[in-house]
Amino acid sequence: MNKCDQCIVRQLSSLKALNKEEVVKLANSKTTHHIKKGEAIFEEGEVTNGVFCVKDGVGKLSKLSANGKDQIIKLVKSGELLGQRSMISNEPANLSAKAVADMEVCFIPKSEIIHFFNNNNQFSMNLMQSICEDLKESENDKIALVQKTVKQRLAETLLYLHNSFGENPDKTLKIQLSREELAGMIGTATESCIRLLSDFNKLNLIELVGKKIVLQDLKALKKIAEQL
Amino acid sequence: MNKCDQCIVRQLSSLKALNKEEVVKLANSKTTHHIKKGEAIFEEGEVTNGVFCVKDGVGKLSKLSANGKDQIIKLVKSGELLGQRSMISNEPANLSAKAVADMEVCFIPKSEIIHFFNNNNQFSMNLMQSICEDLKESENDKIALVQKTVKQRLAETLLYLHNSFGENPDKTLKIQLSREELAGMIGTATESCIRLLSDFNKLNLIELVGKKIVLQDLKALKKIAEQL
DNA sequence: TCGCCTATATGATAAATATCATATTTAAAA
DNA sequence: TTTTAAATATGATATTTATCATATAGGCGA
Repeated sequence: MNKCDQCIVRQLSSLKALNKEEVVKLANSKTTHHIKKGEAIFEEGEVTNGVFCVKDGVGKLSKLSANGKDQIIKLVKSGELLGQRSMISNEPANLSAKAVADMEVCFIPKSEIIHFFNNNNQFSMNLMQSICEDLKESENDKIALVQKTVKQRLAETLLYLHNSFGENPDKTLKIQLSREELAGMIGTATESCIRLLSDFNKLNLIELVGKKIVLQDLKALKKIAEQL
Repeated sequence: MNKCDQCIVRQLSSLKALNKEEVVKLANSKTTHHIKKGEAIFEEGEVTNGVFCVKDGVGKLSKLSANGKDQIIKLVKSGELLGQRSMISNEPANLSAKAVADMEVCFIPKSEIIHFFNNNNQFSMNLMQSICEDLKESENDKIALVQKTVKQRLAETLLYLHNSFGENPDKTLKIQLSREELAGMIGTATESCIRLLSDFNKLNLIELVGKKIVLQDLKALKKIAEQL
């Protein structure tokens, strides 16, 4: 029994379609890396020539704007793959990938992925569906950016973080983003984000515990996120 | 020699990977449809169970917001496929598809596409790359929505329409969108869009010929689209 | 061709959000 | 612990954009 077989990525991602033989092949070609919070896995424009499995931790895919703001396109958590899009498009990375919390990732060379893609229909279908999921997400985000206010998007994003990453024993959100990062996710200025968090706090929708956030009234937040 | 073989979609889309035998199979299973400007090919929430080849005309993928505004996610022109994402995700359509100009489309049942996907590696790779292209586009759009002003996005969109659809002999843009549709593409209110077109007109960047638009100063438009 | 409906246009104003300035708090380093 | 830099917070203001009102023009059927 080799390491990849028990790995969470193998259980959750497209890789779950691989058979024993393919997993052995995978285990022999992968390389493992530890990334500290704040460090980059790859930068915009870099040629990666493979994908990264996120074994542990959380990463963000983002793009730096001309005025220095970092727009976060997507968070990636353990069990997910990173860099699939660029690899398949044969292009340098369009976004940077950085660790939001300490990460353990494995790099799988492109040649392996292509081999699996060509020889395992279930794997190729899984990979395809995962990219389709990203596309749907992205299109819905686009719609939200145009049709919802910053307040609505903040409520929506807080609920998303709660749903996807859960809470600590003290009820604070498990994933800890800076206000700047949170602003980058909802697409607004850091000050606007802080101000609205402060408003939510005053309305007892959330509680601010230092830099951490507790969601106190999920129902009300949901209502704000969805209201016309 | 059957019809599909010479079709523009067969030449431009993922379908170019199909061999003779597969094209015959395709030709026997497809059905052809004519869609008039303004009519829908499918509506949000509908289960399509296949993809549409756009043989002629232009379509828009859009989502109606609660306040009645129609946000355009993507334009689709002849040679492209429509509805791939929903089909692969096994979901009802997330967006509506409507004709912006009279269209001729062919419907290909899901079973055919899946068959090609499982038996033709080049086809599955092409399909995957096309969806990756959509994803990249969508992510870039998201970034533009946050990092660019309405003016910049209008300039960008006008250049895109010029690039992708070209111009008539009288220099007007070949694709004719209403101001409302154009606003839906850049994600702004119709009045704001009209106002900015009027500004561009006064600055001689464009010329408004009735409802049609002539791009007069591509360089200046490009500068606006890219400026900080 | 005329009248009518809709699309386009423009002005006035309101609302949302960004920006700049400056406290205040937090956490890390000395 | 003390010091210091960075993150968070909040006020004042400017800018962008939406909304509402109304005018004008274009196209289409009678």
